[in-house]
Amino acid sequence: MAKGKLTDRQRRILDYIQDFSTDNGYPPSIRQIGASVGISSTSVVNYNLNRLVEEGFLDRDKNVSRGIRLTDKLLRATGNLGNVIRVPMVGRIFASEPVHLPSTDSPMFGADEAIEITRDMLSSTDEVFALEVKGDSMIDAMVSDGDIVVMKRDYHWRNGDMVAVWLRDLEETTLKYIYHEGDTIRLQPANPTMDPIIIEDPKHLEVQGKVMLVVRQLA
Amino acid sequence: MAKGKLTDRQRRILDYIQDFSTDNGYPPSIRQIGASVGISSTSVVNYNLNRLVEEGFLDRDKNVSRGIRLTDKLLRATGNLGNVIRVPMVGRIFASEPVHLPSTDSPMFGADEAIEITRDMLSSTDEVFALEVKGDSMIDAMVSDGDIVVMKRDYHWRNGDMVAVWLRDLEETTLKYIYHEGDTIRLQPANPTMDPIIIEDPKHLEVQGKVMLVVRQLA
DNA sequence: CTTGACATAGAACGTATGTTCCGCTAGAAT
DNA sequence: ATTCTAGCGGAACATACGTTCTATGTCAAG
Repeated sequence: MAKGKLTDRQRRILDYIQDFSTDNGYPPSIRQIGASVGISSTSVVNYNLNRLVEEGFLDRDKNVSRGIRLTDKLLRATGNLGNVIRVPMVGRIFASEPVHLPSTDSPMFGADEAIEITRDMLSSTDEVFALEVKGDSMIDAMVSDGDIVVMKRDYHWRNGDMVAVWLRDLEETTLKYIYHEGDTIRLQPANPTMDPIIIEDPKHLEVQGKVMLVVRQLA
Repeated sequence: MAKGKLTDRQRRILDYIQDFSTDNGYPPSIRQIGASVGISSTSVVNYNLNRLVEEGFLDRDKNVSRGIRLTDKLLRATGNLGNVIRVPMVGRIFASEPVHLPSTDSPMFGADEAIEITRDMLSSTDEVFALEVKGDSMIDAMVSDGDIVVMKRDYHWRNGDMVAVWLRDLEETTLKYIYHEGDTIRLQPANPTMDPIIIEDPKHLEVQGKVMLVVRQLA
């Protein structure tokens, strides 16, 4: 019952509700919906609205005029709500220590500090958190003191990703582009004038997260 | 008539409308407002609503249930609207040419391309535009190929601002921290390992804008 | 063919809701 | 004191709106 397909009419209804709401600041009435979609009968509109509720696109309140509300799910899909997401600021990052990862269980949203980012800046919004860069130790990654790096807790990576790695031997954290090359791993600085690090034994490094975004606020 | 002061009741009404709307996705009815604010008579609520319209805090639609809408003015004041601003992407920036500034008269919002930024990332939202960095010529500013710089068209600057300058002699654009030092101007690269440029004659440089934000999308 | 689920249409109904009118009070203006 | 206005309360009214019921047509399953 949950995953039925939407009819064309129902899609038009959703569109209309959304347009009307953003235009007027309140949702349309059943009769207005009918008029716009070309349904003469209020009961048919009512019927379709209830179907949309079952499908999870709408919420309705009984006996309330215009008691209709687009679901978060839908608003997110159309980008009209969750266009802004709050990314928790969970700490700092510097060369001399591994990245302090937020504990998995603790709700990341409990963090009192957070930065707001528009959704289209991030290709993924799961498991993301922000760190403030302290010191100039990341300049070879073209990241300076005070920058904010948004990371995703993700130990899988693909060639060309920029990752935060903890180098066990050197005992330092660094941000590098990472590449698999045969049996070795190449860590490439973002600064093209600098030389890569070649890691013979993957055991010597620990990928702590993928860098999704770097933000530098100047003025 | 425009600038009357709001009574306490009217303020509570505005608060309630806002809270109710965000909670329910649609505005409250007149009777709901009355109940929450402690007004037994619908006509009194109606009266106050009309006063709020006169003051410019509300819009109303006649004979429409819940036909009430908070003004942009109010939404902006409470920070519930414009949290996201669209910054027009007006071009690219590279060393070999001056910054291509958007023409002052043309509405910057006509730009079809734009990036969305949360308001709290920018200290100012006037006259801001975005440029994409092409090439590696800005690495001494810790800015890499593909980065997006958000600038403000502003020829006034203060010590420590990062600005885009066109160096007439060298015929190149560069991003530097700028400082007034007596009669000369010092342009300091963001990369602390690099040396500053000292400009003896201010005529030799042209400040084209202030860098407000640098964004780098990785994944 | 029959059945049943689904979608639609029209009409009637009940009520939630905005509108309007009349009356009252307190305070400022005349 | 009188007048005028802003603000409030109550009640009646008109209607915008959601709900419900009956009827019709379609189409795939039996």
